[in-house]
Amino acid sequence: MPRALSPAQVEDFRERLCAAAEHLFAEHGPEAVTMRQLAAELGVSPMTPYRYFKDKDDILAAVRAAGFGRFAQAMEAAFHGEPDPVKRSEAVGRAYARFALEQPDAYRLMFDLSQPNEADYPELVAASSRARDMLIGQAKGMVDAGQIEGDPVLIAHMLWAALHGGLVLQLAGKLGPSIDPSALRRNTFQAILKGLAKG
Amino acid sequence: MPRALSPAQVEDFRERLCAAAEHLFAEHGPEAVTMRQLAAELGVSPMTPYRYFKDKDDILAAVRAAGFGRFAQAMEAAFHGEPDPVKRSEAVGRAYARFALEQPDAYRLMFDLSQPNEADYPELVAASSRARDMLIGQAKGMVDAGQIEGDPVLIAHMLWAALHGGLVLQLAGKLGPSIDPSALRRNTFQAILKGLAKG
DNA sequence: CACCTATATTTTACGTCGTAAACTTATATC
DNA sequence: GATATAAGTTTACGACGTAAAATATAGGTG
Repeated sequence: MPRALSPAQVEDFRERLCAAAEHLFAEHGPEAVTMRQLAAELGVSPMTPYRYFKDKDDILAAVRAAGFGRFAQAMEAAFHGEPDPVKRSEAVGRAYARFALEQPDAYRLMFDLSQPNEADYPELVAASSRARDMLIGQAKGMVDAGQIEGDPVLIAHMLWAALHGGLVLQLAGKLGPSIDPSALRRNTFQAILKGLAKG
Repeated sequence: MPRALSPAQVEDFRERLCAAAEHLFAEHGPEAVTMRQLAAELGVSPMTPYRYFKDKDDILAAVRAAGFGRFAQAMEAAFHGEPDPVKRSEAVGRAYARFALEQPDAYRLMFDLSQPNEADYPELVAASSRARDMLIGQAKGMVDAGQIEGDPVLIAHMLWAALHGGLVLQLAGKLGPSIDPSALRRNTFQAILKGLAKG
């Protein structure tokens, strides 16, 4: 075939494979999806994906990084769509929860414990940091607006931990039967802000 | 061999296999551990474990249930070791965090998303509920003591979500480099309690 | 004691997996 | 048009989970 593949063609193949992988990973879990299935999905032979990805873990890392990209994007959109710093924090929080609940499998993949060592995939580390920086910037805005006091980085992590914790317990089916997950999130968010209020 | 295996012998084999499985799952992740390895660890042939467990998922469920058992036990010990309701809440919280950090692999296994459907394993559901009820009882104590107000079930879940969220982010390596995980837990806990304080 | 039967355990076997290596195919250059 | 080179396929290997068949061992019975 041609002497070389254009970078655009390479990127195209990678993206098509990631799209297929995301669907299948979501439906059956990454372990249950085989390289042979992924290849068949693109209509190529089982070994062809190995030209574009090192191995299966490499595909998983790419899918996770893409998830973090969309995740950060969703929160950034909420951030820029709301000028008031207080409403803004709620908007970003809602965007966070909406992403986790509308794309639970992506969220699962992104934050699942016991994934292959993510330090081996710089692209994944970068995408993940982008999402975290988004949350920190958001907390900075709240502190600057004078509503609450404290270290914005710490505050961002407090709100993040509370939000994330509620969401993963919900996704793992661990919440008690009488608990309304969205009320849980709202109450926790408000309690923390009240606890951090100035004075 | 004998006409039948005594229940005690069956239980003994199951426990020995779970102990070996817990170690190996912890070190390499459940997917990386093979039935052949587990059998070899007990010095039996690869098919022998199938007499005592339905399949590999059944072993995983048993290991997870055992983890929840020890988890609830650790918190119950902290609870009964401290009569004052306020200090008690901190003691239980510390016991929770200590368990997660000292037995991170057990904790990972217990709360990991994308595990096989846990509803298929009643023993696992029961063990998991026991841990949750422990946390709810603890919150009830705080409300009854008059320090805070609100629905104890909701409050238990708020504190649980915040604690769990901070711990899984820590275990997943997602916390920012400047964050002290234990300070994060303390601050979040206190902010929520302050936010829920009466008046 | 010898023998039979029921069951604990092992052996064998099958289909599937991830992927290494060899092979095939098709152009871009000379 | 021959050739080098890279894209894609085929073949092959060792390991996996586990079903089925084979084996071995302990009673109960004559």
